[in-house]
Amino acid sequence: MSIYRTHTCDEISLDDVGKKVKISGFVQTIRDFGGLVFLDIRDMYGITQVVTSADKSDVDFASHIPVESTISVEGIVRKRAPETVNEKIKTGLVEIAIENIEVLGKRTKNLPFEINSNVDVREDLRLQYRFLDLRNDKLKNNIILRAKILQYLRSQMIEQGFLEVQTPILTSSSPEGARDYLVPSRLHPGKFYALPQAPQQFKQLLMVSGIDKYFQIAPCFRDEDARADRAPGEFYQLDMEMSFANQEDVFKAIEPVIYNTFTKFSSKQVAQYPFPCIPYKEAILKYGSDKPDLRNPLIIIDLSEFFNKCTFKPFIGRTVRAIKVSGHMSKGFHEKMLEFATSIGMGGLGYLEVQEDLTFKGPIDKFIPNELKGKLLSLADLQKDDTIFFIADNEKRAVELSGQIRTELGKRLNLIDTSMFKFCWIVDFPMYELDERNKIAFNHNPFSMPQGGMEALTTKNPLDILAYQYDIVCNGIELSSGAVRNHDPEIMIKAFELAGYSKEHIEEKFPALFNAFQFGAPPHAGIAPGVDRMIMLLTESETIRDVIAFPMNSKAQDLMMGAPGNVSKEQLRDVHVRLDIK
RNA sequence: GGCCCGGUAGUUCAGUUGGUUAGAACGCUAGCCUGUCACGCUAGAGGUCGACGGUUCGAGCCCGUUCCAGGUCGCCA
Repeated sequence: MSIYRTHTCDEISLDDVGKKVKISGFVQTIRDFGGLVFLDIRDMYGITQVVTSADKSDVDFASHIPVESTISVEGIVRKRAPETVNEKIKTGLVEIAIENIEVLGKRTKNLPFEINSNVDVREDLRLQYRFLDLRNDKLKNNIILRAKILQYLRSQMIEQGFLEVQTPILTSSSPEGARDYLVPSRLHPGKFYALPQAPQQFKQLLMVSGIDKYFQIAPCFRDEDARADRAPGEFYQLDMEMSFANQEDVFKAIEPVIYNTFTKFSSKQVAQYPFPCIPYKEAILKYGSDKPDLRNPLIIIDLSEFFNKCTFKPFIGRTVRAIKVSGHMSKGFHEKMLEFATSIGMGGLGYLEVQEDLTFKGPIDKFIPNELKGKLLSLADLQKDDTIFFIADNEKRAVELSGQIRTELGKRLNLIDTSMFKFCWIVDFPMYELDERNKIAFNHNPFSMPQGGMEALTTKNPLDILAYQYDIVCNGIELSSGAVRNHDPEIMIKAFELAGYSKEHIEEKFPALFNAFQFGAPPHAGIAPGVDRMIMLLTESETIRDVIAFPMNSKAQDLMMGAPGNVSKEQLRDVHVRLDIK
């Protein structure tokens, strides 16, 4: 096969007994018996055991090779005696009797941590020695799976007639959204390129160009802080856009891709297909979130009106949300929940337990007038032995807090079915919201098409206008946002006007797009599911770093390469940059 | 930037109310061992207890400051 090997470490079998073979790989373990030495040789594909002769010099040499060095071994394949078979490895029926052994790459430095051990090593150390961590099966398998998923996503898109187009990495700064990564220009002093936060404008321009169906596994760059499920700096999206298409067309195109991928690469079940659509408003009420984990069966209900008629002062005039749980919990459970509630800034966590005779027991029972108790039972659909928790605050906070309490209850009561992927579309996002100064602002993406078009913009209360804007959510993780884009310059001007921006503002900030739309643009829509997050879900990884070959740490540093790093004075001078650091 | 958790041997961790020379496992080094496969056995090396300051007769432990790392909120159209 090559001068280094005739077989890889997973290939040798009983068929090869008696043959002379050569393998190369890493020395995983050395078992020295004095009279002979066993070595496990590992490559990307598997493990093969090799054995020395009883010759003292062979034994001495083999037993002193530093583990994790790379070596090549030439020898004769031998069948193992039945009592010495290793069932844990594919090649466990055979071994190689060493005739020649050569160290190809000696490990001369001490290992910073043990390879292939089950101990969880500090992550910053693993990141610094990522090339060693990648020798571990778990991480290596994630990267292999990632490659397969990327290939599968790509082939499915191509099969549907999407054209893969690469868009620039060095582009202009976009004024909306996240912070940009900037690249100073050498030829144009004082000017900067920006790395794209997403190929958003380019893909829309491709639609204007008549590229009917575009896709790209696109690198995106955002200078924002990391999360467990959000890599800092850079990440990848399965970016797609289609012309002469509406919301349903996008769903029809991308849903099978997601469904097939999650079915093919996981043993978990996808709960429902096609995915259910939940209007934004409903999601906010029932789940306290626009990215609900539908594996959690708990539902939030609104009891604001009811509590206005009761005498519990902290609830009167407030938005009151409630979550019903079946069963009564221990005192310790309620204490832990109260502790959690306090930690997220709640004053308390009221609850009621429904007794055998359908009366209530709990801290706020005495504030509910007797004649209203039956009404509460029916409003919340309470049965005996149920417990109902209450969350009260202003509307916005009540939504957030009830969502967090719902999640916490689901976790603590073990209600989440981890054998499932539960997807949903969140649709009908509001076009506008009030910002912190109580002014009308875009809720999401200013380029989304308002539902009802120009008529809605001119006749409706802006806060009541919905957008053709949708998210796809899986198990409480937002995979993607997408939208039907606003391709009509007139409607765009009006939409920006409502948010307090002039036509000149659009022309100045988005010159290419606005200009292009005046040359006949097809209606178009798209979406861009996060590839890293998909792989994270499929590999059941705790952090997004576990599905990226060379990730940065949470502070956006590459500890292995030392990025970001210093550059020379000459380099700075070339790009006309002078440092001014306090 | 706020909050939470953590930092003790190469690694993962334990360390009592503040009290002699800071421990374990794995790894490492040396030796013994011909059938192991996480081999076994014996011996050994290995520590600025993140850093600085304070309280104390005495600090790994208490207090303050700070650095590092992870999570989370802000942020991510």
